[in-house]
Amino acid sequence: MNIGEIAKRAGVSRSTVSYALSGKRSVSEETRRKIQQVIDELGYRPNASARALANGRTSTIGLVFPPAGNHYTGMQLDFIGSVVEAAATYDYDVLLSPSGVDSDRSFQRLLAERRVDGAILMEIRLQDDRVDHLGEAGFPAVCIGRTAHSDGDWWVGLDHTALVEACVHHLADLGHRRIAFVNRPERLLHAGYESAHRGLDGFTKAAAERGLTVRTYCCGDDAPSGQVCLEQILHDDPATTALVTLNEAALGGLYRGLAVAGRHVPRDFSVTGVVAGRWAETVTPQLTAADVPAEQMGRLAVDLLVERLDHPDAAPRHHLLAPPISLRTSTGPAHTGSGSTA
Amino acid sequence: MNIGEIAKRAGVSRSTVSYALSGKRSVSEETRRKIQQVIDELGYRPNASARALANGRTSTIGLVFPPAGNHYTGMQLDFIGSVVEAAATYDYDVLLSPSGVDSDRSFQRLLAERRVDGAILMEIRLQDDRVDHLGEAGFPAVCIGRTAHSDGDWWVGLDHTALVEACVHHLADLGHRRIAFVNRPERLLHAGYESAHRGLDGFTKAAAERGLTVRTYCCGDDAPSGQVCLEQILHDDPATTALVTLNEAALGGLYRGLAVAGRHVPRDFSVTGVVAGRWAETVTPQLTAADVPAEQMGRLAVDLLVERLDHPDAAPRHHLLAPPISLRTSTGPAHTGSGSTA
DNA sequence: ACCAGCAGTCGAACCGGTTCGATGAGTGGA
DNA sequence: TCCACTCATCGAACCGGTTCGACTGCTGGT
Repeated sequence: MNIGEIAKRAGVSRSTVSYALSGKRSVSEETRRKIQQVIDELGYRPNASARALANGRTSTIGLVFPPAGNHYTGMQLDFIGSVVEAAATYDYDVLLSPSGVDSDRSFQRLLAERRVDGAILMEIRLQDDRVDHLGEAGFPAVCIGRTAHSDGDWWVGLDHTALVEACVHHLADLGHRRIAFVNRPERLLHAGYESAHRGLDGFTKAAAERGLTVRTYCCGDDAPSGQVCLEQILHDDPATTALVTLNEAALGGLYRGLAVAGRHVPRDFSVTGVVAGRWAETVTPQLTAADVPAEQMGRLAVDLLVERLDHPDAAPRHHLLAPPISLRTSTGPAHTGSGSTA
Repeated sequence: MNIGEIAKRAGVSRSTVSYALSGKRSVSEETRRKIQQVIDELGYRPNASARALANGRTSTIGLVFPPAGNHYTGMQLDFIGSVVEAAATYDYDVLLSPSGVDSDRSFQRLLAERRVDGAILMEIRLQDDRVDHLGEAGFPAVCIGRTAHSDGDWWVGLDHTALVEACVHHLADLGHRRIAFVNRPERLLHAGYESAHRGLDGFTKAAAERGLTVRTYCCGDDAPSGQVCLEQILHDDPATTALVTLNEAALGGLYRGLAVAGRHVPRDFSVTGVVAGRWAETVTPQLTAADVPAEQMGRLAVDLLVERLDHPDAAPRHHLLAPPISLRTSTGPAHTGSGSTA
């Protein structure tokens, strides 16, 4: 069923059908009814490819998300879900693009072949060639995260530096003096992942301010790595009494490591960090953490992108979020006197 | 940059460029080189909408996934990731469609507007109108899960009945006599979710075979609900010594409930179920479970769909998987004598 | 010497929409 | 009564590809 068929059955021209549907020119009430009746009978819907070809807009946005070879984190899932939902409210579809090892192939498909009107990028690196490319090409994109030079970009980000600082201060206020930082995997840190870098900066800075004894670790994005990492922490400094982490996926393993080492949370050891709220509540005891507002961020990213698509010449905008720490039950006062149990 | 521009600069006609690219007719080596050179210079890539319009194929598949209002489970994330990856290897893009409350709107967009060549459906219900619609329309679709009448369908599914039976037998073999079953939320059970129903069937059947005393529960898809559910279980029958669950998202809460009640896993209480392997390893102690091979299922679903797209008249095919139980550390022999601790 | 056959190329039609300019009928004002 | 203007509609062109049929040179067989 195409528009010509509808036109024929309604006894009008194709253009009249088009105008009846779009409302861009006036159509008599009688004709409109007749057309609508035929359309309802045949269940006609205009072909998306033809429409996209004709008016140059696909009504689709691309979501460039991290490669699957890695482990996904719950946070990423929340982003994807909220982006799709928000896009739907604007009548946009979402096309997924895994930005894997040869990110280029899929990336090129999306952009050069004009499959999407705009793109949302996840997992931003401080120096990110994807962002650079898009910027140079003037392609409408919004980042979830921000690069080192984000002035000209559109983005919605988290103030990881401030969040991790807040975590450190929270622990210092509780009397902890020897704290470990559990970062994302070394591979990602080297690749320049924004959260890993800014989080580390915040940790280092706050630790210096408070005169704490600290160690920093990279840890794989999975539970077993978390357990190994925790063993390493207690091996390097058995007097460690708290840790801050950005590594959501390793959280279960860190807890397991503590349990194996006989450290009770929060009595003997405090744990906090930056984690999506819903996932902070899946561990026992629930994690005191700066809750990543993943849903809100996804929605904001779509809002920005739609605004940018509607106003191609608008000045770059962004949202920097810094949610407060949610106090749950994984942190407590440091033991005074005996710091060592190993 | 369009094909006409390339043709002009290469001094040939548009059709020659097209044939040079597709290889569907012979083109002289010299012409081919000239065209390729111009294309490389200009970075030309054919417009996807135009191509889709011309040859009737969008090279895109739709992934109909559950509404985001609910909580996502890790399993769903793994599905999405593996589907996207597998699709990429066939040069297909993936369009996400939230099948929410008014699933119709987004669903219609995908199918009636011909945005996708085929679809993969997640979260299948025993009676599923989406599947019925697609079947009647002859639209190429593959289900992850199967309906009650799946004979004519293409699907890849999990034998939840057998898996849960295996869990029950495992516990019974360890001497457990009073076992609880923690299902997905009541809302989903009523909606007819396949896994919830078949899992429950398997549980009931195996429990009857082994003459066990059992209770079954529905539980919200989040940690707090899991904790509440566990309290209810111990309240209803303090002598319960084990549970089987399908509810991945509640797992953390169930563990927390046990910890609060002073039941040590696995010494006092055994936990098992059907859960994506990677997530079974995030809890402490790691869950003995039938690992849902989410990645494999996503890949198989794409394989089937591509096959169906390539051979429109092929007979329906499917894969029914029944992975073995992975023994980890959350189950152990039942206490003899004293079953009650409350 | 002539014709069949093939490689290489082109123009035109088509996919299914949107949009511009033109046309004709009807209306109101001078 | 005539003109200007609006409303409703139509035909044609266009978006950027693919594909079919036809045409032109060549080559090779008889």
